[in-house]
Amino acid sequence: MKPTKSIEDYLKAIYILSLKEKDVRMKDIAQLVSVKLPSATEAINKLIKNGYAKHSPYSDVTLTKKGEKIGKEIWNKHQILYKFLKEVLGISQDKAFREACLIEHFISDETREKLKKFIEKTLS
Amino acid sequence: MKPTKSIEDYLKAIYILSLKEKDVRMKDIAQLVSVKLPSATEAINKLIKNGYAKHSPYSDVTLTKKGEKIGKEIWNKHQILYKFLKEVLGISQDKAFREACLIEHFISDETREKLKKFIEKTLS
DNA sequence: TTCAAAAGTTAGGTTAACCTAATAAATAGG
DNA sequence: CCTATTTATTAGGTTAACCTAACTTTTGAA
Repeated sequence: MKPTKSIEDYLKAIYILSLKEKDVRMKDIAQLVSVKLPSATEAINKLIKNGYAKHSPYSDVTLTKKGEKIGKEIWNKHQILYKFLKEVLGISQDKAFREACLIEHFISDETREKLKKFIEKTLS
Repeated sequence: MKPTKSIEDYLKAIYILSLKEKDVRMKDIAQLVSVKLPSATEAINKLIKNGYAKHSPYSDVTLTKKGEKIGKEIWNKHQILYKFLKEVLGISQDKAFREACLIEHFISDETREKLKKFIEKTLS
């Protein structure tokens, strides 16, 4: 039942877009995930089938509670990893961002929490 | 031309096995990578096609220079991540190992080096 | 208000990585 | 030295995630 890395990427993208824009469109999701539109359509249909999102054809996409929870979690892990890579290790913004995007799918909640506390302690 | 995560897993496995055993056998590779034998056969053929390994049917597997370099690199990244997770963050042995196995494919050489130096500094 | 451009979907195809079942080769114990 | 077991390969199939090309719906500018 655990969502795939790809599904997590879509949920994160939709979550981020929904923070900034009134309507989240297919086009924007595809762009943010770096895929073509048909791939986004297919992926969103999978999200819907699994109860992560709602969407009717040619309309905007919204997350369910369940979908939002995961999207938010991944984005949160991303931000913590980004901060660690950039501020603790001194990796450049761009590279830190890109690596955080890859690693975010693989750290446990425990690691996220411990890393968060560790960063706070280290940077104070 | 960058090897896939899966290819890296096989190269790492063969590298580790070659440190301990005279002959590296398909059976052992499959077991360490957690796949069935036919999957290992298929994967090793891909390694050969890409110049990472040598192998004749029903015989042992050896890495080329190129293959060994990558296997060793991944194992090195793994060990550094493992140490960070376990000794700096305080994650349990098992969990630290499992997470290191996932993350090892995604950190750059720069991050590996900076993380290594950071661990040394922190644990001293 | 219409119609061209933009956005979205559908159809059909590719690739990587895995699997099971069947087969072949190698090896080891009686 | 032969045959049962173990090891390895081949054949054929599945799934997830992507793609292009073709089609449909929506939108916005003249």
